Amino acid sequence: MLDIKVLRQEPQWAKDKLAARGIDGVEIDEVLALDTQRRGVIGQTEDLKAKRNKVSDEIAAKKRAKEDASDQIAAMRTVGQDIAKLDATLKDLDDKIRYILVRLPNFPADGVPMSLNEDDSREEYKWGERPTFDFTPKAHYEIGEALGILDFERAAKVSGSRFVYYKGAGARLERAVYNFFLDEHAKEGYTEMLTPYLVNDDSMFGTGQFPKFTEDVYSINNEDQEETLIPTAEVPLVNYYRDEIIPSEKLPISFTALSPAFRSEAGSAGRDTRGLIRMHQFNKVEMVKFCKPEDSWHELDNLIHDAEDLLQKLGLAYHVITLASGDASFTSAKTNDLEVWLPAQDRYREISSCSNCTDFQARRAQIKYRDENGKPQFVHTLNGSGLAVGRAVAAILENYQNADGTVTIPEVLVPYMGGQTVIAAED
RNA sequence: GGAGAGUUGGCAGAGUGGUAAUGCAACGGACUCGAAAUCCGUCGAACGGGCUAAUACCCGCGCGCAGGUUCAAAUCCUGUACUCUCCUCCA
Repeated sequence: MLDIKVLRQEPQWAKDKLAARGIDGVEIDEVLALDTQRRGVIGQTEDLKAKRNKVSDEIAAKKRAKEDASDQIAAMRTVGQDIAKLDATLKDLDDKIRYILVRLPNFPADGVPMSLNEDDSREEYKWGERPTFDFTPKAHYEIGEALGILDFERAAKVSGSRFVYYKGAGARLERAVYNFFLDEHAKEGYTEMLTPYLVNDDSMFGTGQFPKFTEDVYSINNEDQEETLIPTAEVPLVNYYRDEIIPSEKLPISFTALSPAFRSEAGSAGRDTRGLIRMHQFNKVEMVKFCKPEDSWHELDNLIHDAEDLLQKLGLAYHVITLASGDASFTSAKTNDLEVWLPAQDRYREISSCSNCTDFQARRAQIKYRDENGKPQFVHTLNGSGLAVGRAVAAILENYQNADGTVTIPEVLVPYMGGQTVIAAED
């Protein structure tokens, strides 16, 4: 959530920033007009409340002295009615302001390409050698199905499209990959977490998915209680400290967690219909950081580095891009995507998204620390995939495929595969 | 699933209609070469508004949350969330 004070004090700056995210300036004008009204009403109602408090003291004093106070009581009855009326107006204004405010995205940070077109995302650098093949490389789903380690058909029977069974060495490979990721993050000082996979609406609001993106997730209604399947471990990890003041000496805090991520993929019908790229349920190792505002840009670099390190150790070619303002997620001030090379698609595909959310989530989720003056301030939150596991498996299958249809296991994963160095057809 | 108890400031803990005791912690000062102890004083989260150079001052709000009754609610009423205990069930 944005600080309305910033909108109030720097309206033109805010409009320019949000225009690059597709927000109409009319909304800003509207929220500022409501804010002006609101402050006017607050002044009136608080004056009346001050008066009521004062007279109530007098009434109390008279009652104690066994004197008659019926005049004041009668007068206060009217005041009470006026207050009730003004408070109702105020609540209405608050609701209207909040409705707009919670739907405004974060301001893009300096240095972010200011464009609504995702093609204006900027490539920062490339790493690694793309593999060359003396045969036509197959897509990972073809390889996986041929080896009998991925089964999309039976998953479709049991669950529907965009689900998969990993089988045998495939399941083992998935496990090898995420164990490798978690172990590497542990070495970098991340605290490993296992989180709830069902969260409440307050949590979904805190990380910015609600109220705007309810159609992207799976929600479960039980009686009058609503829970949502997490679309990313970012939700339970960031909300871990919701409504808390973190002791400043604990910062920065780094969490990592493996979890399934559940996404409805509404609106992406027809895109990436085959393979592991776009699933309703996929595994992801997530990294989340909480830090002081002055450290967040440095921590974003650390986050990107920690994600890159995994790809480098796996020997997978990738590049790093800075997303254009219009393409970054709702909560993000700046997002750097890591895109891994997929030979069969002959292009880079997102495998990690690292974002600095500045104080945007912290304000929603009320996550603070005490500054040197002891005053509570919002922390900055960051999140990044480290990495998407299914897409990593897809990348391994495609980049490490051999002419005979087998797949070589990347060296760092061999210990995690119990010494197995090659996946060949099993059945 | 059933029954009961609870939720008050950083922590502990009073307060059953008149507007949040007290203790600890914290902060300032005194004493001291310095510290501890002691003494004196200050301080009650977070938030909103006003006035500002201001973290000063004034006001509102504030006793899990949301409503209601009342001139007035931590206190009474209704709903709800969570925690604990016992029973039941259970991986």
